[in-house]
Amino acid sequence: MPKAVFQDIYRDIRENIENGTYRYQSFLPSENELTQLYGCSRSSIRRALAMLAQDAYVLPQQGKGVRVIRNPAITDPQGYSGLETFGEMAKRLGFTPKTTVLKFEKVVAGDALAALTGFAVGSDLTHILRSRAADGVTVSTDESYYLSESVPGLTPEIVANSVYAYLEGTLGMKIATSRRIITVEGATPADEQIMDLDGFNAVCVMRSHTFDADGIMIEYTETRQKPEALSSVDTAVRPAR
Amino acid sequence: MPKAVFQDIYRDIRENIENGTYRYQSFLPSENELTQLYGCSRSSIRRALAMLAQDAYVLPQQGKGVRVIRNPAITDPQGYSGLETFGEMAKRLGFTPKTTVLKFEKVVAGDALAALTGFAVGSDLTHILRSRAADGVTVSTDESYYLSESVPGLTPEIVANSVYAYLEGTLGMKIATSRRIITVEGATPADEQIMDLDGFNAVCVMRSHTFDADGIMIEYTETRQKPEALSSVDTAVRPAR
DNA sequence: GCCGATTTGTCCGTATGTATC
DNA sequence: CGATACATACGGACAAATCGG
Repeated sequence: MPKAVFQDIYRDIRENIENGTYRYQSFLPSENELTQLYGCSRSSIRRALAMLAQDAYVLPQQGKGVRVIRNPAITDPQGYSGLETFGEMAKRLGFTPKTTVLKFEKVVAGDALAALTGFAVGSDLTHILRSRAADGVTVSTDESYYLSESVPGLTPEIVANSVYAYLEGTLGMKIATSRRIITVEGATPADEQIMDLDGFNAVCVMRSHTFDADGIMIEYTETRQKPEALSSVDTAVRPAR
Repeated sequence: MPKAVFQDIYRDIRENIENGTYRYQSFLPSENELTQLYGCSRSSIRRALAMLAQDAYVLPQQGKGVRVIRNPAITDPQGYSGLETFGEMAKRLGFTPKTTVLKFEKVVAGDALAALTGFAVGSDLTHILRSRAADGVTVSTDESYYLSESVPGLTPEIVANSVYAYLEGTLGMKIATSRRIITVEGATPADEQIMDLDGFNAVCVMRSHTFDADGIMIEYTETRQKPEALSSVDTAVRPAR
């Protein structure tokens, strides 16, 4: 394993911003000073700073310095963040999760399903529909299609816990990246039947394509959430004009 | 201006992925081959590849190569993308935009407003409420607070067009980065009164903090959108366990 | 199982350009 | 103008993973 110096530096500086050691609107030590501080090359420092800028913790200003633009006083909402499972989120937010498996079947991708999911026509897929409850209130549904050959031995019992835990733990698979599209749509009759929408007639829909470390797409999932159950944090950089 | 070789390479490879020259699931030429192809150093190639990986176009695999994981057959939805103004989006999607200014006033940030917006207590702010209509249908509202000293000469007439165009054009300001939080919430009476919600009782809320190139926070905006008017694309990378 | 070639991952040192003060 | 700071680029070195002989 390489040292991954830049990641340690990234975490260290980020913590110092979050705990106020590097104050909001102040400047970080210069790259040369950080080089001496951490005893590494300027490249590693720059890599860590680039990550911090990507996450909107800092704003590098040519000729001036690197300014801290993250205000710890503004707290993030508590919803989904990053690539997290329902169980992990439940643990983080401290509620009791419950998953109900409503459907578990093998299907073969036809034209329509292939167009929807992005899997090749003829792929053997495992189709799973689950509902998620937090403290007894059903707040979301997950409709997933897994590439069957990538999830051997999957059972409804496993699905009721966590598919990711099974894939990463038992199968030793590595999840790499997921591309997600979030929209808000009208609630369907199925939504209203399965979820406790409390009268809401719209839901938040997140469609995601997930790839493993081999670059194989192993999952397409459509998550439908009750309003106020999801939040998404996002930083945008305006391109030069 | 520096050459920005890596950006040209990034765009070139990205286009070749989108137009199918580099096919989904295939491998890019190796970094050494790309170095020869573009006549530059490996560092520049790697920087372009890192950006493509960040955007989930490719997945680098140590010891194997860089796999293309973006499928051009899966098209993105057409909503907000990146940091874009309402007018820019209207132009891109081909509808006729109309902005109505409902409020335009100067305020001083008290404790509550400071906590909400992230501006310092006592800041002189310009408070603006606007509604946005697409082809005659009011689809969203924007409630913004600008740091007054950063937007000198702002008038309701300018606000009715585009504040960004004024800032970037007339004032020569550079918008740098914006941090946005998206949630779905119940519609308020004001939402129902101002927007044409077509019976929907939930709205998509995007709260954003925007910084200029000097690292000064110049704007806090709460955008409330009718369902189906917004989409957000997002890539997540699962951290190593 | 081992070894070597290939490929990506990490790190370093240096040089030059550009913006700020 | 010079000093400082960030931006870009290059070249070299070694580590780690993969694959084929």
